[in-house]
Amino acid sequence: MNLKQLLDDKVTAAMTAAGVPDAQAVVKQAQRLEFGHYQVNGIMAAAKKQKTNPRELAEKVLVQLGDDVNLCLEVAGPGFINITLTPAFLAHTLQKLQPSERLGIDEEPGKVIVVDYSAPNLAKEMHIGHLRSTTIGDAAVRILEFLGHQVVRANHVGDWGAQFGSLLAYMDQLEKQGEKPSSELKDLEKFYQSASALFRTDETFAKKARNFVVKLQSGDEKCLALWKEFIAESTRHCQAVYDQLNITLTTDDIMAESAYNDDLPKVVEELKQRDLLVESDGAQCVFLDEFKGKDDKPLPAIVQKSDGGYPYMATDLAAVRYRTNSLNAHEVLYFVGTQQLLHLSQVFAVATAAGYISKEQRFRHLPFGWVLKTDGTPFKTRDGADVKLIDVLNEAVDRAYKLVEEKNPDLSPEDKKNIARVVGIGAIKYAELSKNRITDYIFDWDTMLSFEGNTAPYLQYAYTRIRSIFRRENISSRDISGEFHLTDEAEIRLAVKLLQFSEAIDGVIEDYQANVLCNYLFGLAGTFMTFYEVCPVLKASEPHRTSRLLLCDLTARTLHRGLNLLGIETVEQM
RNA sequence: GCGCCCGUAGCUCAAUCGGAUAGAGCAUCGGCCUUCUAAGCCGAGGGUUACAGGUUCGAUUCCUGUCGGGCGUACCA
Repeated sequence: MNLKQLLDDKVTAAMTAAGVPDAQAVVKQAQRLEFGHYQVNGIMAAAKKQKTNPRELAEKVLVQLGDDVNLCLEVAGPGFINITLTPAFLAHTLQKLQPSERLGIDEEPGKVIVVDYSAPNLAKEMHIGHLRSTTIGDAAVRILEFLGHQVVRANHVGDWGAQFGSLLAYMDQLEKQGEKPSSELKDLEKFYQSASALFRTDETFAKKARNFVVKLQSGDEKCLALWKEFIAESTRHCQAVYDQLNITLTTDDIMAESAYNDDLPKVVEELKQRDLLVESDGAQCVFLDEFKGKDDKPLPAIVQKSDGGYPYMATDLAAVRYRTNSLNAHEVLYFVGTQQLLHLSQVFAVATAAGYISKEQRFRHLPFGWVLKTDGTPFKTRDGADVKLIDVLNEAVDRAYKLVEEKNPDLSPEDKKNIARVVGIGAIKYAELSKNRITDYIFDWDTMLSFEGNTAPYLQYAYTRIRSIFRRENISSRDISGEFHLTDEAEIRLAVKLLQFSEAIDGVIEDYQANVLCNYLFGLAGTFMTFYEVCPVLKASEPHRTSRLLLCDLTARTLHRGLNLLGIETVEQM
């Protein structure tokens, strides 16, 4: 149930009845309190087209809308219609919403949607740069699944590139020296750096490394065994991060680059059959008119390199082919950084030309910016190394623990630990999700862990305040029944907010901007906090007490569900 | 050079296919805990929306140009 949509349909119909062709009501949530709850913005544009006076047209539309006891309608300004929902209508609508497990969110006919996200390079440990794709992608996955879609999580990890030569050569060397690589592998990042350093300084080692790449890709057994050992260890590292971050990805969702290995020659062959391939400087390329490089020269999509190797264009095309042909995806979402914009538009264009993508299948790149430090430079350590994601997560939990101890020293150590985990991790994820996806994002401990303002802890705290009310009287949320009676302004404002949850969800899905949901939840929590200050619940007389308990319960469930869809947990007290 | 993205309060960010007086938080200042958790609430100050034009009844939003920043621009991913 989407109130805005209902009103839009109603007003649009009234406009049509008033003689407006192709009527569009354009109903929005009102931007100011004095304008009511919703406003109709479409009258003025329609009047313009018809060359009539907008206020007069608005009046005509009002007549068509007729008497509706649920709505107060008013023509305002240059030709808006302001809509105020009556307390009785709000109470009635909440009454219907109250028992709903889904909080008024309709289930959609399920589509198969592949979500490509996280995708770390297994040669190294996950670093701060993976935070965005992983959290945003996982939120999208959770929301789409809640809406009833059949979501395929696709973790397109990098496990097949040239850098694995050095790593395998290094493992091999350690083994020959009688050492167990497994203990060295515990710090993957150090391992990677040691191997890379050898590659740069030791010519014999470098030769061996290159040799290992060739052996690996040609299926040498010993080499594959080493590789598998390495990948297994690296995968464990990733999973530890996902678990700590409360990400729904598991090892089953890994569809690695190497998995497409056998498909790569087929892709090249199919492109050739479609007459798309051109050899240029020894490389197999697809040239499409819309892609231009420097000096307006045609820009190729290189599918096979002059040395016979396959670049990631080939792998990505194979992935498209698999997702459409085998997974029968209706929609595929790529949560991949903005720097891949050209690459992915080439992938989609070539795949379309090759017939891998049909007209009904929708491929979308949902790009995002960089994670920066407070001084605006890339988020790296002093010596320019990537910051390990696991270290960042641990620091968040440590910081949160100190805060819990400060604010609520009487809690048990186990409770404190759990709260620190939920709050610390929530803070990191929310800081990320609550900002615009496209722009760069400044990672600032002080902002996200000050735990004030538009942060996860603020929302989590609002939730605990509600739970505390129920705990105090030992009431379960299931126990309360009765009717909504909305009299106080704070109650009415909370009621309207609660009814707008599905509008927020719809808003996120339009462009996968999770911050739309964050903004909604922050608004809901703020509205609740005000209500909490001015409307006593337990001490109120009936029927207000029951009505307020119902409002509290619905708010708690909405906050819980909303945070859950963002991949953020709640606690009962903090 | 060309292409894409970005530029909003001191800082971090909002602003729902163009809507009414551009909103929050942080920081600053002033109030509120014998009353359901003060990680809270209420209030004040703070803006030429980078700049210049244009379209429109109406522009942070659309168009053109300028400046500033980021990314990309043939065999790394």
